[in-house]
Amino acid sequence: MPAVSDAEDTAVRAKQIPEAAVARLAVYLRILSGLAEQGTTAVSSEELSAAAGVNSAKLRKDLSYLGSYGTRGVGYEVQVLVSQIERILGLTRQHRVAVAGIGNLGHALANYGGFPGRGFPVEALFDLDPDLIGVPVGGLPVSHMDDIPRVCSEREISVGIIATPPTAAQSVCDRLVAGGVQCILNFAPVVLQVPAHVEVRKVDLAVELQILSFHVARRADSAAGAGGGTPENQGNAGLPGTGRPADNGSGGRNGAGTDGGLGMVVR
Amino acid sequence: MPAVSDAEDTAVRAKQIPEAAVARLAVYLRILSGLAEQGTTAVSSEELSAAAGVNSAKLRKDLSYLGSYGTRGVGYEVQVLVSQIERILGLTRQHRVAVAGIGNLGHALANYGGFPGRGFPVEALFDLDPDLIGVPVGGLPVSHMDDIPRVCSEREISVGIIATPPTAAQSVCDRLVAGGVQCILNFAPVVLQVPAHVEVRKVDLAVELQILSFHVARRADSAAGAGGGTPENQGNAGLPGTGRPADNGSGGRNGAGTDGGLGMVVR
DNA sequence: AGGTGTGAAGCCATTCACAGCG
DNA sequence: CGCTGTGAATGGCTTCACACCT
Repeated sequence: MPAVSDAEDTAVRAKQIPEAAVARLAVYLRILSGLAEQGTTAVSSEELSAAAGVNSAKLRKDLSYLGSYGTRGVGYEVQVLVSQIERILGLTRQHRVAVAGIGNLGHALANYGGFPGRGFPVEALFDLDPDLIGVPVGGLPVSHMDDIPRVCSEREISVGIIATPPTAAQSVCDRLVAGGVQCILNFAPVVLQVPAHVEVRKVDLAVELQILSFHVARRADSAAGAGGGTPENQGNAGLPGTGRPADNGSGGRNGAGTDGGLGMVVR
Repeated sequence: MPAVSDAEDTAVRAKQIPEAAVARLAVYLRILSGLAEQGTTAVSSEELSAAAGVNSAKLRKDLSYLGSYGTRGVGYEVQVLVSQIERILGLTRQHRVAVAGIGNLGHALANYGGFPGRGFPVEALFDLDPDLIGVPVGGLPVSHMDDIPRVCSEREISVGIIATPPTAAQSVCDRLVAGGVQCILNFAPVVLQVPAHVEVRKVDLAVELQILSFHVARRADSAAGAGGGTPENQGNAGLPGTGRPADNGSGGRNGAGTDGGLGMVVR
């Protein structure tokens, strides 16, 4: 492997990591952090993949995007993997977060008072409701939506979370972008329009439920079509660690609102 | 197209619809419902795809999984598409929902008091906290986690939502399964083990944020690597409808907890 | 031996481009 | 003539299987 600068190296590699692999790396990171906490210093691809609910080949491929940090015949050092994944995911920098829409969900997010162990501190809250402005939620006073651009820019917010009703979402999004926010996590059931340099991810609860509904319906229908009852593997309910690990499909989505809605609309 | 029974037809088709397309169909459904409400009776693939943030070829392909319900040279009837998508997604049946873990997020979900316009009524709430048992949240009294199997079975719950801390998630999951729940939406940052007949989807906020972080880091790194500033399309912040529609990557995930955590762990 | 790292093969999803039909 | 519906081409992710290293 040729010698390249570390920053350059990260940049080049990062470009080639499949989106799907990035999502899994985040999962591995959580598991590895847990292992590190309980004092484990080494893992094999087999162990780690089992914990993450993927097969070991996929895990090894995913880790190979980081570089070659394993020892053949042995496995991986937990600490090394943690550092490397953090590096690739950009978790060495701070990402200051703003939450817009302090309704049910917004409250839940804000009460967090600073996100994970490290990396995503909540630094601003926004709402329209006059009764809420200035009131501290999770230790942070709520500002008015009109001040989004100024406050975000002042506090160097880089991540915006939209938890407003769908009707307000685009306007809030525009103000976040004006405030210099680089990425947005959108809980409102709306397709946001953003300039090319802004990254958006959507979480849509309604869609998640409907996908589940689809799978139930499919099973029921095919059972009916085949003419039989449901000859399904029924066993082992209540026995942890016995079933198959649940892999989740693609596309994540969800809806939320300041005024008590999670923004779900079906018909 | 040959004549087959409607149930059989649904079953056969449903088997072949790609998971990714199912997620998008749910999005189209929301948009179509909005159009129907405001009195629109017809749409072209171009219009609908623009609203959904996908290209028209993909939209047509997706709709083709339902059957041929468009009129060439004209477009689609809104009502027809709504009915067909609802049929495929299994939204003609009721899916009774239970929420386990009445913390910040659980509260938000429960306060909903019955999910969308129709289809996913919340019929049971569970928690461990003795102070919470029997207290109505969103009009529904909280039951004890120990009663999950009995209550779920009595009330014919088919969808379970797990909003507990990660440590409790698997045990809650097992009880939900024992109570006959067919699908689970998991907000806890844990890989659940379930029998084959149970469908799980995971929503993980920590992972979503980390994916966003990755993209920011990638941009920053490649800018640094290229030696230049950021020659990015900066324009049009604050101008609705001007930017590109945001498409979201794969894999959805998130974490939540009874006791105020959304279960995020980084390091 | 034993487990990692990875080309190659296979599979699924998206995109293209145009035939077909109203 | 215009827009739908769809085979065929493309591209990306996953799986396989084994060479390679410790």
